Amino acid sequence: MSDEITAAEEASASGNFIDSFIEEDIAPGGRFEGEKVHTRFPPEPNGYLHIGHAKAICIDFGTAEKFGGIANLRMDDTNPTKEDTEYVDAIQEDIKWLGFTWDDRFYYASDYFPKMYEFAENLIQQGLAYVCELDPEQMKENRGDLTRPAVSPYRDRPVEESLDLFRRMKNGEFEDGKMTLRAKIDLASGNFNLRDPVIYRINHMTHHRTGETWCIYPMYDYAHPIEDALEGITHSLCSLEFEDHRPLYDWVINHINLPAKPRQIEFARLGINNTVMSKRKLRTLVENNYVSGWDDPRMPTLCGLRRRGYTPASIRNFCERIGVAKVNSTVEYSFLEHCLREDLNLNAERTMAVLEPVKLILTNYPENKTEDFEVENNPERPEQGTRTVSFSRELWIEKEDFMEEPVKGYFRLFPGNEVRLKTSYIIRCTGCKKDNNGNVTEVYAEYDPATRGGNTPDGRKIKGTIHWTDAKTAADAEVRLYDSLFTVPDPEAGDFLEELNPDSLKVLTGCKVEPALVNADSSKSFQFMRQGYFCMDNRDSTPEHPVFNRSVSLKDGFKKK
RNA sequence: UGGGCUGUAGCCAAGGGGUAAGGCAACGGACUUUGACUCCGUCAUUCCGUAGGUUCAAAUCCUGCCAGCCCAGCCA
Repeated sequence: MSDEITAAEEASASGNFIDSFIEEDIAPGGRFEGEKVHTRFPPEPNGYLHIGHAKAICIDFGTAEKFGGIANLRMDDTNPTKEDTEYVDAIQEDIKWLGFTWDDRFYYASDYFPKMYEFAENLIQQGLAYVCELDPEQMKENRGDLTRPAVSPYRDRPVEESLDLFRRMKNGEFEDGKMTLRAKIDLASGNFNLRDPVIYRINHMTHHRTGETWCIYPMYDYAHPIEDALEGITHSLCSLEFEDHRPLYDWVINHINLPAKPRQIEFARLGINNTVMSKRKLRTLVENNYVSGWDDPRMPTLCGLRRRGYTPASIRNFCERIGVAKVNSTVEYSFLEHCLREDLNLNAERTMAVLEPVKLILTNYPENKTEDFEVENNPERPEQGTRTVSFSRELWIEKEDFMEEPVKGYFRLFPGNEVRLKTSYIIRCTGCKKDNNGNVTEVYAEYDPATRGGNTPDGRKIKGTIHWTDAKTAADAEVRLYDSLFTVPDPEAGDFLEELNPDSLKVLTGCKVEPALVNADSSKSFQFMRQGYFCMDNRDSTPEHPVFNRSVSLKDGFKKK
C-alpha cells in the first residue's frame, strides 16, 4: 500500500502529463482504480529500432516500472508485406541491450488472428461492419473530402450477405483488393478515420509466422485495441499521429466484448537535429548499400549507436531527460552526446592513445632502458585498478601536440617549452627534424629524471600534459573515427534519393566514418579517452584487431585567448 | 475549406491565479598529471505565440486572432 503511494508520489514529482493521467486513473474513483499499471511496446518487425524508438521504449517500460506495473513486448505483425523474423530477433536484442526486460510477456499480434476474426464476424452480426466491394481506386474516389462525406454503395448490405462474403474472403475466394471489411461508423465524420474505416483486407501472402493460414489481415486500427485489451493493457502509449485514431480505438473497445478497456495516451515522438529518423529512409540507406548495414556506426539505430560507442545507460538517461510532452520537438544532438560523456567520464576505462603519430626522441634517455609505470584505469573510479605501461627513449606522440612555431595560447610541445608526459616525466623540447616537404618527422626533447611519475618536486607548474605510447611496445589498432558535422543543411530537406551520394551521406546521418590507425598503451582495453576524444568499446573489436570510435564531442584543440 | 493537437530562452522542459524550476548549448572565471572532468558565475530586468477581457493579482481563467504539426493507405 505504501509502495503505491510512493510510486504515485514519484510520478507526480517527475511530472510528465502521462504520469498525471495514470495517477488519476489508478486513484480512488479512477478508471483503473486498484489495478496494476500495464503497458506495452508494440513495434512492427519491419526494420531496426532507432533512437526514436528508444524514447518510446523508455516511456513504455519506464512508466510501468514507475508505477510498480509491468510492460509487454509485442510484435505488431499484422501486415505480412513488410515483416521479417530478422527484425523480430534484432528488436529483442536491442531492447535487452537497453536494459529492459519483459520476462515471459512476449507476444505477437498474429497470435490473436483467430480471435480477431471471431470479433469481426460478431461486428457484422451486430450490423456494425460490412463487406465493401469498392476497389482501392474507387475507395479513394469515394472518400469524400474535407467538406464532402464519403460514400459506399455496399453500406446497407444485409448482415447475412456480408457474413457470407467475409467468410469467403477468409477462405481465399477473392483476389487481393477485391473487397474489404469496413466498420460502419460515420461516412460524414470530419475525422477521416471514422469514415467507415477498412478493418480487414485481402492479402494472399506468406506471413512470417502464420504462413498461409490467413489471406485476410486485420488493419492496425482494428487490431491494436484488441491486442491491447486481450493482454490486459491499461495504458496504451503511442505517438501523436495516432491522436486522430483514438476515437476509432475507443469504438473498437466499446463495440467488442473484450476483457479490458485500455486507455490510449499519445506523446510527441523524438526528433534529433541533423539526424535521419525515418525508417523508410534508413531502409533506403541500407538496401542501396550507402551504409554497411543497419548497424553502421553512422546510423541512428540502436545497434549503430552501440557501435558508435554509445552505452545503454547514456541512451536511457537521454530519454529520461528530454521529457515527455505533446509538442513536436527537435532535441539537439549535443544533448545526446552530453549524456554519453557524462556516463563515459564516470565509468570508462582510459587508455592513452595516439591517432596521428609523430616520433618523440628523448635524447638524454638511455638507449636500452625501459621503465614501467602504473597508470590508473579511471581517475574517477580508483577501484577500477591500474595497468602497466612501458616507457623508453623513443615514443609516439600526437602530431598536434607539437608545433615548431606555436600559435598564441598553445601550451604543449614547442622548442624550449616544458610538458608533462602523463604519468612519466616532465620533458623539455629541444627541436625537431623535418623531411624535404617540411613535415615534422621527429621531435626531440630532454627528460628531467627528478620528475619521475610526472611529479614536480620543486613545485613548478606544468601547463600541458600529453599522451604518449612507447614506440617499442605500443599496439597498433585500426580505428574508425566518426565526426559529427553540424554545419550541414537539414537532411530532411530536398529530395532524399536525389541527394543520396557517398559524399552527402555524412550529411544524412550527421556523421562520417573514417578509418585510422591508433597505437595504444594497452591492447586489453578497448576504451580510452583523452582530451578531445572518446574512444569506446566496439562490437567489431577483437583483442587482436581492436576497433575504436572517436567522438569529437569534447572540445578539441585549444582556445585562443 | 472539415477534424485533431500544440505554442514558456538558441534546443529540450517544469509550473494549471500570487509575482518564470532544471538541463543542454553559449559566454566569463577557478581548479586540474586528459586544454577533459569538476566547481563558481552570467544567460526570459512580470514581451510565457498575439490582441483584448475577468481579477487586488494572469504564463496560469475567458474570448478573438496568428503560427506550426497530424489526418482523405486495402501502412503502422
